[in-house]
Amino acid sequence: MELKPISERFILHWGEMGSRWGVNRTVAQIHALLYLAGRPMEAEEIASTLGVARSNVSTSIKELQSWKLVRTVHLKGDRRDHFETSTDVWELFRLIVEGRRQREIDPTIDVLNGFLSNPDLANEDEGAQQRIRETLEFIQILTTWSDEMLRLKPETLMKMLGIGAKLSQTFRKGSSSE
Amino acid sequence: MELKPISERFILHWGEMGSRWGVNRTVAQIHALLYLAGRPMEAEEIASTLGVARSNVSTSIKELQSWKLVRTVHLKGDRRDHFETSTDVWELFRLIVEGRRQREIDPTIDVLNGFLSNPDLANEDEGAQQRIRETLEFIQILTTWSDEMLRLKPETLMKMLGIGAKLSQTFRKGSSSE
DNA sequence: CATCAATTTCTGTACTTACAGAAATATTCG
DNA sequence: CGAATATTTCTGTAAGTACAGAAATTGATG
Repeated sequence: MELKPISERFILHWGEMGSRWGVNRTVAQIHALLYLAGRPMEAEEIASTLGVARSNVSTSIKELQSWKLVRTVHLKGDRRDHFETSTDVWELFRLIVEGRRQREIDPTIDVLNGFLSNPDLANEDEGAQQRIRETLEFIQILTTWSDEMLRLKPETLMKMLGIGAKLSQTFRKGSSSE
Repeated sequence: MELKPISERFILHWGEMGSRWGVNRTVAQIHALLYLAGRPMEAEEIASTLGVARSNVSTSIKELQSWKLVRTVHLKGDRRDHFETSTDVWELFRLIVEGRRQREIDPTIDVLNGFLSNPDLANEDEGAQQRIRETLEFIQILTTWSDEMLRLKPETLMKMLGIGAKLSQTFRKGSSSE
């Protein structure tokens, strides 16, 4: 597939953003490509469109699947795997937040909980103890709240957040549960 | 300074987290150290405590200052710079979100706006156009809302978010404006 | 204003991560 | 079940990033 200029720039920018947030550039690019394409694509087409090796696509797709951002579909009369992503921004956002949470936040909470139930904690400076406790509590509050928010339909959420109705119509497509 | 075991593990974990979010490991470690220490430290002490080169501390501190996470203070009768960070989790969170916003979100909004005011956009597939518009709108809604939230005092925010009062007391120290 | 301490910038090296291409494996179809 | 095609895993190289140590600069003090 030959990319049109704006799509190409969108995809490149997305790759840049990915890098800055700890996401492999190619992974981010592939996701952006599938997002803009809005249709299932097979590995070879992805590779040639982005100018990367097919093996790289394979690895990156696996990564995207582990985030549940991409699913495999099959087209009648074609034995190759085709890959697609949701075109719903809100759903994508939700999946990314959930992925980050599982990979980084939850383990961090475990580590901090470990510290608090460790008798050695008493040896630390009073202030440090206090701050470790506060850090844990902060993270827990934030994740609890974000869990609740992500469970809502976007329209409901928009209302809750007190954002004007004119904007919320963007999300008319709806997605997610509840 | 000799780190006590739990502080050390906290700092190392923070460094790991930093890496995963696109923040230099040493930068994250230094910040964690200053956070737990809760007092100003000078470059040499930071370097020896963390086992990194002094030059590395210099660069990292500059980075942290550009995020407004660390400020320089001077102690009477000591010509060396000393560095400290806030011990208020909420304030730190606010500064990090604001930094990310300025560095990554705002430029992305500019790029997307550029696409929308570019006549070439008409050449793109209808669906792609639509999705570019939706992406921009989504990001704008999110940042508008986060701006509003971050301007609130933590207690007010907690109430808004409907989180029980028992938790919000963690943030009694207060910070930020409004 | 010369000396000394502190700090920053520069430079080469080490480490890490990304990735292409090759090889191996799996899958589909006749 | 064998051939053809698709996919994944492996491996070496390349690119990028982090960092120590050296050199240069800044700035304070007598």
